[in-house]
Amino acid sequence: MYLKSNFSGPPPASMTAGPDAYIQGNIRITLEDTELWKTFHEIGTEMIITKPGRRMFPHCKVNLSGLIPCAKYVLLVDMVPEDGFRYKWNKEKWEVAGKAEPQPPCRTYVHPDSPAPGSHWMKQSVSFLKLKLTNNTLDQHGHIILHSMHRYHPRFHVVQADDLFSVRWSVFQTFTFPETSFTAVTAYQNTKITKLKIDHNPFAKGFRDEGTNKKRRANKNPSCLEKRTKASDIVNPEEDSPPGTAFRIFHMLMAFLFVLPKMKEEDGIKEESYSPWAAEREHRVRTDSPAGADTRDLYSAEQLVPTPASYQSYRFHEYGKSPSPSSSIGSSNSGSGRSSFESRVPDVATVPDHDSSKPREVGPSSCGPQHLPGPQDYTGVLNMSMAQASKPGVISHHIYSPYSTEQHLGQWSGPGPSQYPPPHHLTTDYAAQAVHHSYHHGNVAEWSQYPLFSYSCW
DNA sequence: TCCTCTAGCACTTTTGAATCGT
DNA sequence: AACGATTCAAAAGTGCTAGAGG
Repeated sequence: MYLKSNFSGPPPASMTAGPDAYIQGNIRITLEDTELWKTFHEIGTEMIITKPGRRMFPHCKVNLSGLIPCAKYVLLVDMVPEDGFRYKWNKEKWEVAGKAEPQPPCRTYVHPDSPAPGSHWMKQSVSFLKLKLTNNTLDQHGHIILHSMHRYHPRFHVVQADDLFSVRWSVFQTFTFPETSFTAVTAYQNTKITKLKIDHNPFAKGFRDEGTNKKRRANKNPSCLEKRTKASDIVNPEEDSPPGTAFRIFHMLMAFLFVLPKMKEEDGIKEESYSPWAAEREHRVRTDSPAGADTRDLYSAEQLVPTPASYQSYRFHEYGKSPSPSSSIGSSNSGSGRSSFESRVPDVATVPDHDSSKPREVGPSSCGPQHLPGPQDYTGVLNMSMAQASKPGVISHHIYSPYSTEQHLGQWSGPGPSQYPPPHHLTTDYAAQAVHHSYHHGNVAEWSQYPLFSYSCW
């Protein structure tokens, strides 16, 4: 897993020391079903996207720890482009087919339980089963919109906030798991992926060889299979979350609360690396991608402190070489069999002053008779222009940087492909690592420029 | 012609209301 | 009347397939 924390804005006073230090620095997130994810990743995970929305499989499920039991948190997930390319399946492998299409409206899925006390999130694994993916740019259900034949990876955000409305001013930490990257498709391309999906997804039992689906089996025409396999070895499910009205409400509120910044469009896609997996591989080796046994270190947790000077240079390249404590943490977690990431407190000291006016309640003080969150009304997907960091530079986006330059939302900036290891060469070490980012929303002014959540149609 | 996408199909799992027994 | 267990139908989630469209 990859751990990283960024503070786009000035850190809350509480963060610099005292209780918050403890709070901020111990959040740990672990991916469940790591082995299954790895299995898919090694082949090249594909996720089906449909107009009505499709769930993911495997679906994202994580374990959290290090949260303040009585403090409330909001869990979010969004999809980040892996690079600036469009791919095509050719001769049993993925190849770059050109530049990526302009990124669709960026949306973020809010876990239905949000906001909920840390104790709630930690008592059991958190599943994002209902998260759905769609290729319908006009989707009104709040599903996460993706482009087919493009690569993405989910990003998890842990925000300490009493409610969704205060998310904007709260510290949020971001985690990513390299092995969860996938290619969005409308039909499975790799037959191996199809088989894996059928073998592991309960809903696809009917297609298993030993299954009872005699009819379909009987109808299977070898020639047809051949054909499909050749042109597109389709088969893979993905999913989405059920749209509720909650997320819409949240979206609307966000829309009113935040000014959607005019994202700058940069149409510069790195052309240097034009090759899906292969290209990435190269990049990774060159930058931070785990190309070898030490991939773990490369993905080790890191927290970026957004400072005018620091953000410019980005630190992604340091993942692989700087002996940051975070990396060591990541390594320590690697052996667990699950991908996990432990956040660390960023160099708060270097962060510019934050807006102290934003009241942050954390720690014992916030512990009162708290009731478990009932079914949350905020559930759903949010359009999010994640300004990961309020400040572009600060954002450690390099980690995710897919289309960064091209995205209108511009939230993802930074190195692209190099961030993640090629699916085919996933190593156990690297797989166990999570990338973590920690950000803090700066003052309102700053955030109005780089809103965490951007409103867009649903 | 190739590639991508879509709709409909059969199948499975999940969900929730209805029913029954204690 | 309240509660829990069971049943059953509808809804939702799967990959497969043929065909449409660029």
